[in-house]
Amino acid sequence: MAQKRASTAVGPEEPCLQIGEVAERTGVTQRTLRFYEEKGLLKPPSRLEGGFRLYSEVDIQRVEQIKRLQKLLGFTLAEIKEMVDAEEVKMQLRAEYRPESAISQKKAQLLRAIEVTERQHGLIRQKVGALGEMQTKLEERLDTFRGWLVQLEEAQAEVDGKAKTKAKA
Amino acid sequence: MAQKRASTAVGPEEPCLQIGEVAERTGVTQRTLRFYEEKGLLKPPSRLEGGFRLYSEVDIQRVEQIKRLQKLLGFTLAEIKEMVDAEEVKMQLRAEYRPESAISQKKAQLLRAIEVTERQHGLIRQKVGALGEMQTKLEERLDTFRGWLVQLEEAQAEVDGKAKTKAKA
DNA sequence: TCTAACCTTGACGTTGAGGTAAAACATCGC
DNA sequence: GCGATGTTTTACCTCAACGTCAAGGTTAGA
Repeated sequence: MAQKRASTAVGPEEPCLQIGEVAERTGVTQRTLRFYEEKGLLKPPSRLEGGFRLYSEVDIQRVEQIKRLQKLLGFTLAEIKEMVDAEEVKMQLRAEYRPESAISQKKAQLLRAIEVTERQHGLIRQKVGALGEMQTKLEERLDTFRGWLVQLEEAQAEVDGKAKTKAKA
Repeated sequence: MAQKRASTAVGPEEPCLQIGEVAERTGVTQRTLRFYEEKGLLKPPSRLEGGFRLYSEVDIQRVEQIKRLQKLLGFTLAEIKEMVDAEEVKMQLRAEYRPESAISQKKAQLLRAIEVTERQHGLIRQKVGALGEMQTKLEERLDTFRGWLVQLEEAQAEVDGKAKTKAKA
């Protein structure tokens, strides 16, 4: 069904998953995976000779991150692309770190990455703040509601009591 | 330009704002206001004789809440409608609280409102949790980046120093 | 009364984020 | 070598959340 890589120490970077399995494991459709690739959210995966895409475990993790950012936190795919791009820059910097190529260029990239990360951080702080406010508001409202509920139940009991008295009389 | 209500103590509930001003003050377009009304996110406002919509300050607050929920927190308009509907139920209950109409019916409504509110609360807790994680991750990354930057600057200084020595020799 | 500015409804267009269907190719097990 | 399944690309469809005219009604002010 898929490629065999028996003895070559298959780590999480080894691409050996076809699109169907990735779709199943991440819960998104194949269409969505191709769409994300098209939009630059997933880097073009390696391919089998016949042209079939081959993903790695790392790709799966990335898809899961995208889903979290999208569904849970309400970021748009464009925003998410910025984030994963920043992550990409990080990886790239880490990889390139050893070789002795233009220091000032690396510095510029690094500054850019820092800038993006700081913006993201600010955005998230805003969101956390707003969510915190909402949370306390909802808690207050729940308290109010529960108070009302108690009052209602007391009123109910009173009415019931009167009914009983009446029935007895 | 608009209705005159000179001496009748114009509170925040008094509808005296036309759509243009509401749009300007909230930063959404007139189209969006009509759209929200169409979708049930804003209750149909009162009208001037000519048919012009007349909004109140309360409506402005609601629009701002919608914007927060949407842009900051990533809720869909459908979800937001659920929320404002719950809010509506609350208002309704508060208004109806005095009159002696079927207690068990009110209780049912109240239970429903509590249920919705609890769901919202849970959702928000989830989001806060996820955002918190992201926040610490981003902070860690920023630390890493800044460390790298320092290293880069040291390397730079060293290179510069060597260049100077060379130039002197 | 007339006009500029504002508002109305209606209809069609757009963008983001995919869904769905079709026709052809690839792989696997036999 | 063949059929069953899985994949590829292309193309069109959908749904949400508005944007953008268009054609006409309303209001304030000179």
